[in-house]
Amino acid sequence: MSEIKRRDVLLPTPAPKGRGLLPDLLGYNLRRAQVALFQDFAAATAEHDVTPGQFGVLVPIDATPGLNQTELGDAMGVDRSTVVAAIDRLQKRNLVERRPVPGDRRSHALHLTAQGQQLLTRMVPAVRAHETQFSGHLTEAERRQLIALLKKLAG
Amino acid sequence: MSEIKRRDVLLPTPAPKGRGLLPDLLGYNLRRAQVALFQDFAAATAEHDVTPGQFGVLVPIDATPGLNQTELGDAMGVDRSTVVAAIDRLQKRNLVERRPVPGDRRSHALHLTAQGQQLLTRMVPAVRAHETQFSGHLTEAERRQLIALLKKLAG
DNA sequence: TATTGTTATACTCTATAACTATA
DNA sequence: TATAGTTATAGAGTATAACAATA
Repeated sequence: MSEIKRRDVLLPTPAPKGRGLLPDLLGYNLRRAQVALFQDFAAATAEHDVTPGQFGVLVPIDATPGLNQTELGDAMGVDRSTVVAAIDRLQKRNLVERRPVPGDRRSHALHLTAQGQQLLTRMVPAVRAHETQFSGHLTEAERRQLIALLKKLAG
Repeated sequence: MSEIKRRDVLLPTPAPKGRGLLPDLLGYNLRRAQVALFQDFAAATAEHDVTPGQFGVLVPIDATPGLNQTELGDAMGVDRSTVVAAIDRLQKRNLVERRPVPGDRRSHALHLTAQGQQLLTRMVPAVRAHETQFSGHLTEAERRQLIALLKKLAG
């Protein structure tokens, strides 16, 4: 009876009432692509027990060790209060640590712990494999161009 | 003192330890673009009191009236149980209704209410304006190509 | 047996507002 | 006054597992 799979069917019939253009919106397609990718990512990295969102926190800390929570929030586009909870979770798992900043006792310098660095290192092969597998419908040139366009849009 | 804005700075310093390629991953850039777009969308449509996620539920119901909850979940890439809560919220606000399906008493046919249709109609101008504004750094050709690549990726 | 919807449960992600400590 | 972090609070979004009704 032809099972319907997620990636097969989205909007089976033409839209009525002249609103058929909405599914061609950037945000709509961006969101759908991101949801699909996150699910595949989560499945591909399940053994490491890190959500895509948590991975998205570890990466900028690894790339810019010592940044503070406000800077991390700015880099991620989320509020300072959101960062607190995210770092709490990662600190509880001993992946990230808050270090005092010599010149400013209000601020915390964020660093990956040795364990956090090891985790990221261990995850890299799975992450790369996922990247290759998930972008399987794109040529390498298309994949690069997609990333370039996304950067132009958001960064 | 040069305030740092979200769209200005992401990864201020080159990544150490040979992991600098991670920020070039598809998922990382997809997520960042989507977060930025959703926030701008939310701000641009704040008066309508609909989250980007809720908008993303209303659109496929409008495009495919009468679909059931399992089909909606498949279309959105989320679990059936997630759909229940999402529809509950929209039904409570009288934007969506569950109708009985003649041939199958297990199933609910989803439809926008008159109020839901009016809301969507009223939102369209703001949504289009947001689309134009947000993709301001892209040419129209680039915007179209980005959407084409996203469709190729996710559905 | 299989499918549709639901509930119970738990966790992540998010923001606003008010607060403390520090600058 | 302004900034960094925190807490309290609230809500959205998500999944898994178990269940009832129906097919």
